[in-house]
Amino acid sequence: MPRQPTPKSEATRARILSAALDVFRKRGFAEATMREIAATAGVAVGAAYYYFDSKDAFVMAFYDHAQTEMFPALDRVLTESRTLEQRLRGLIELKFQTFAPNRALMAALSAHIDPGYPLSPFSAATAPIRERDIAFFARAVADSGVRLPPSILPYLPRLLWFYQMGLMLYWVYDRSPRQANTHLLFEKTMRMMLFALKFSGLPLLRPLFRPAGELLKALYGDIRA
Amino acid sequence: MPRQPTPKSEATRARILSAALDVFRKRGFAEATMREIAATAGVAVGAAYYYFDSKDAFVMAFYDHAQTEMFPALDRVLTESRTLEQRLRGLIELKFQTFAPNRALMAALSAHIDPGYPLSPFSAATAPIRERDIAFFARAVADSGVRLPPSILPYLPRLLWFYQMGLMLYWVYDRSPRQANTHLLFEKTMRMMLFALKFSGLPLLRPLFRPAGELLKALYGDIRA
DNA sequence: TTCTTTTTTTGAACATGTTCAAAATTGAAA
DNA sequence: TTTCAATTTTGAACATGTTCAAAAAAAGAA
Repeated sequence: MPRQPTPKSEATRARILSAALDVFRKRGFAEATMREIAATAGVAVGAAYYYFDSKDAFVMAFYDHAQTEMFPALDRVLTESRTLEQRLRGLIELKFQTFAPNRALMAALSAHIDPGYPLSPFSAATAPIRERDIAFFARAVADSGVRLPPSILPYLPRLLWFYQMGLMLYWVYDRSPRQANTHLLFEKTMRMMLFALKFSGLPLLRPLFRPAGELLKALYGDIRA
Repeated sequence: MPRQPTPKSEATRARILSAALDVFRKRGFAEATMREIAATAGVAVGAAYYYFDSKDAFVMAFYDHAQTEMFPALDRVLTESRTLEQRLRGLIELKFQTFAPNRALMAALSAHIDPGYPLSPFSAATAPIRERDIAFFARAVADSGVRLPPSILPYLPRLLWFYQMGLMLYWVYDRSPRQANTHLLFEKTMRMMLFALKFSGLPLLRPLFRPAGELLKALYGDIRA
């Protein structure tokens, strides 16, 4: 890998990544071979490995790139809406739209849940990407007027990120026409979540929120609001 | 594969499977090679493939075997307890105990969420195993006195199975000492779930259970109680 | 320009999951 | 017992992700 990327090497890298995505779209991730990718890019196999650590790394590079591209649009969603519902709908629908052309590719990423695997969305290696993403949900919560017990509120951004990951996971493998099932899942669970949030302050529901707060504290540590 | 398994071929198959599990435990699933497995079983690589379709198939065979072994104990749990809480605790804790010695191996199974992948817990190919498993949760629900809106009750066994799958997934990758985090997750979420079940009939909570019922009906079809 | 160091590129070699044609073995029929 | 088909076993060959020593190209220093 270059220490100080020159425009030339940057271009080669881009060409190889682009070739990889082409081949992935043409053959599917599993069926695509590194040899074909290299040939498409007009380069030797070794060159592909000079710029990318592994075949999986292409997917990560794609994800990283897509996330950066999405930044302005995500930002717009957040500034142009106020309620948590509007913001969540905006964020999540935007992601679906953005990834839609490469939906099948995302499956290659989702395939690794193991936090020990570097490319897993839960690994230490992907922490920067993850935290950057969670920050958007933190902004979605801020000033939105959500009321929640203080034992849970600080964890809400992370929980929402997790919720969205679950949706994406379902979406990636959703074979219903136009992924209608995913949208149904989104719609109904969103409704349920918003209802639950509305009544979260009710003393009656304390037996529900107390263990939740204890659990979050134990798993994620003590986060202040 | 033999049409009518003779005792001899059955023994060879068992020897190879046992060798595979040995090597998996010694090296971990990913690091274990088919060549070493075959060598350990005192057989050529081809023989391993004569009895097992793939390296992954060993894990499935192990799971299948373990599930069968567990049968009587699971049955005992169900007959010897009555409340849903006791039964769920019994079932799930028994599973953890049974799989504990091969916890790392289970990761190889959990790695495939793709329902299109034959060995996925959600694939068509594993439907028999899955349904057999869900049947236990159906028994856990029956006569337990759980009250739930009729739009949801029929789906409860499936939902509980899903809950347990989630727990297992977390458990498989849980690096906390003695998997303490998993047990905490189990404890707290169980408490929350039981509380939610208790008040599920309250008219106040209809906005929570109505969309849930609609969603389940759309995703899983109309199931009668 | 010429020499030296760094970056980039190459492609053969390697490891490993999987396949398959051929050989060996088994079991039953004659 | 001999013969023949089915079952089982073998191990070389194959495909593909990955590595790496060597070659080529580029960048700097003289």
